[in-house]
Amino acid sequence: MSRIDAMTIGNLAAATATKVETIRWYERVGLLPAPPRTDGNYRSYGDEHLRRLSFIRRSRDLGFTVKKVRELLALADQRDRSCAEVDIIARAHLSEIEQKISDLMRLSNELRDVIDRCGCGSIAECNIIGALSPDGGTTRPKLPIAG
Amino acid sequence: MSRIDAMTIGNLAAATATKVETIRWYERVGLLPAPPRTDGNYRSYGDEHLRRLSFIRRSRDLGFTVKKVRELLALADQRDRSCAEVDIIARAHLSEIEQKISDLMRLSNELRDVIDRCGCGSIAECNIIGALSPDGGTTRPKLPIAG
DNA sequence: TATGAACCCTGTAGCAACTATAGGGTCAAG
DNA sequence: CTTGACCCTATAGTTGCTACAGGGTTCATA
Repeated sequence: MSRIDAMTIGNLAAATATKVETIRWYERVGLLPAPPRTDGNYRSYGDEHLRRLSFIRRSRDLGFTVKKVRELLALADQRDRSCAEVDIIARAHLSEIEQKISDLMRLSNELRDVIDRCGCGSIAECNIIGALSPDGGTTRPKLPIAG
Repeated sequence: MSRIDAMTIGNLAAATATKVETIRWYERVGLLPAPPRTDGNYRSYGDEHLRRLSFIRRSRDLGFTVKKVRELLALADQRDRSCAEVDIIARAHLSEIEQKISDLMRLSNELRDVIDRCGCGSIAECNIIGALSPDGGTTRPKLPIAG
């Protein structure tokens, strides 16, 4: 099996669609272990790093927080353990996302209502501004919102 | 018309379901104008502030960024102007929200797939971990993700 | 051999939109 | 006159990066 060891940080970045600065940041916060250095003090990455960074990126793309990724990584390294905990983390994350979706749906419906009522006259009679104002737009302000 | 002037920051906070620190922060960043002070150097708010803060909160609740709220406030104060710009900002925001919803839907579908494949055995054979790994879970890693 | 471009290094500051402390001052009730 | 609830400023922390500034390294080319 070919080992493509000794990647520079730029190579690793290209291989994982990650910015160089992000990789260095992952190292600083302890997500990605510090690799050995070359004589010129360049980071030198191997396959393990590539695998681990890919895992991190995929998890992040799925919306896991860095904190959760840390937990997942810790679990992933304990190969004999039951994956029930992984399942719990993933399900919790899924329900967070579903919650966020329903929040955004409620929000977009409300905003659509607001927009639909806009007759696009002057600001003074604008229903969007009215809907944002304290009384919810049932009456229109006689004065500017603040002086 | 009764004027309920001379609210303390705490009163204003209670009246708008906002934290005191948040109100001070809005002032610092120029969203809410600095009110007069009492002899004891307490902020003293009037109806105008209440109205403006309510507008801010409602806009924020609808997901507008602080930057957009600033724009909306600037427009709202120019009462003779056409509200076409308001309409544009609101519609742009709506489509951002709709985009976010569809991103999250794609994401939750993907995550659900990952979870559904989990047989919940050991980590070594966990399909969630597998799905997060570089190869997408078609083969399972022979080594820990990082040493 | 020199030089230029393209890469790498550290350290720090910035983004959104607050939130949370520390270390004090003010005010009304008892 | 003390207690407790409130207010003040200033500063640091949160999340997950991103963007400098001010250097050093490497490699190809002239």
